Amino acid sequence: MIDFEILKKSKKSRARLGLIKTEHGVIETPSLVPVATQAVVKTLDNQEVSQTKSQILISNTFHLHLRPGEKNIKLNGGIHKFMNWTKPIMTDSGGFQVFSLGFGKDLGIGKIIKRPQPANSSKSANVKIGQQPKEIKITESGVYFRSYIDGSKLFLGPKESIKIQGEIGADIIFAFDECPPPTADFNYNKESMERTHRWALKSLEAFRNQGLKSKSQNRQALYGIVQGGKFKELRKESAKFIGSLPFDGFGIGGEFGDDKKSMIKMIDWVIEELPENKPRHLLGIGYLEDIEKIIKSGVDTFDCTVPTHFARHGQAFIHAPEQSSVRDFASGSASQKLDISKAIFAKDRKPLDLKCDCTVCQNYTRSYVHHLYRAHEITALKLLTFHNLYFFNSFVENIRRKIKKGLL
RNA sequence: GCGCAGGUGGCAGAGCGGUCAAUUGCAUCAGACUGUAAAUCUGACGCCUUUAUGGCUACGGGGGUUCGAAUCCCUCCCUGCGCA
Repeated sequence: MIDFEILKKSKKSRARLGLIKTEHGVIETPSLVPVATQAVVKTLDNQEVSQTKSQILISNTFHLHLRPGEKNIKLNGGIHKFMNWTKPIMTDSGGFQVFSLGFGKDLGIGKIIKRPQPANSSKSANVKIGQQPKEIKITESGVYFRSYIDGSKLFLGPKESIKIQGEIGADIIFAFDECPPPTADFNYNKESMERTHRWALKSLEAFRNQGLKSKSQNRQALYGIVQGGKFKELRKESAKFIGSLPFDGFGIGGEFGDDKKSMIKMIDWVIEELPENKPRHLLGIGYLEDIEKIIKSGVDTFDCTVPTHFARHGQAFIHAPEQSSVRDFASGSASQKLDISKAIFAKDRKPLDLKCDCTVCQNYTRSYVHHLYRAHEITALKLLTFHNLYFFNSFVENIRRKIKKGLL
């Protein structure tokens, strides 16, 4: 179980300052949840992750089930001991893989499509009711996948996901859902959402049974997931339904339209319907320029691969303003990003970010990180990952400070 | 000096008479990335322009054979290896 305490509600927005108390410690919210899909923040060890001010990580049921398998993790005393991370952990249910290994893979798209696709593009074709992805099969009871490791078949439904997550042993786990593709039409979304709702009930049931079986109260917390795509009617319906169930908190999943304004609008539709006293987690969203807005909408935690993933592609997030040769990350925002692979950094002896006090910025130059990156040295990815996580966590820390002071 | 093997776009290295401005890799340049199939993927990469089933210059230099040569022949230059 978790306990959620709201310390302060903003008068200027729906933002709130809170504490999520778990068996493995307290999370000050709002908070970023760095992504540790394979029970590791890629390139960093647990101590380094701690030094980036990370409070909680999110790992993944689907990936851990494939390898090393939940039995192995249980044998190791659960995921915390397994990866030697003593702070809180969440696991995603595998619902995102229903999209990323399904329609996402078929269409070559992410869960948000930014630019309108050309009419003849396969990406623009609406996914309609009854349609199935090529490599997985979605059924009433769950989803048939194929292992990308050895091609073996595997089935994941609400019962299976909850059982696996029970053995993995994270503090917060998620109900199994379908993350529908952003190109799905209304009818597809409606059917998918209703199935996700039935899966939510089954997830709750499996979770309850698991608690009874272990003869002690379930130490985990279970979050339900709201879906509904870009459709107001569905988002509202989903938030009301999921919000009425005895979950410990709520995830908001799926797509969020194709521009920033619509994203906030959709999050607002949902949050207006969710109970105030339980934590809300926004799944897989967190471009730097979005963070303040989603927090103002009332999001308590959110996970995003951007700081870690972009780091491995040579991108360092930094404070603005900077020299003109550096492109704006988001126009009008107080931050930018550097592409450290660019030749202009070859002789740049400044730190990645002039205003950052992380150990990377205190000890290394752009010139050095540029060199490591070009030389394909893995330490480049490590230094960038460390800095980006520290930067994002500091950024959110600053937002907490602003809420506390009544500035946001 | 003799023998052998070679000289191809920034580099490595394919091609061995037409479909070759030339496979591929690297490098370079540009772009993408939001619950991680991701240290990944996409595009450009001789020059010019009215951007095209367009023009020009190109596979060490020069000459030749041929309707047509990076590809065949002659010659010169250069490189590597072996023998004197």
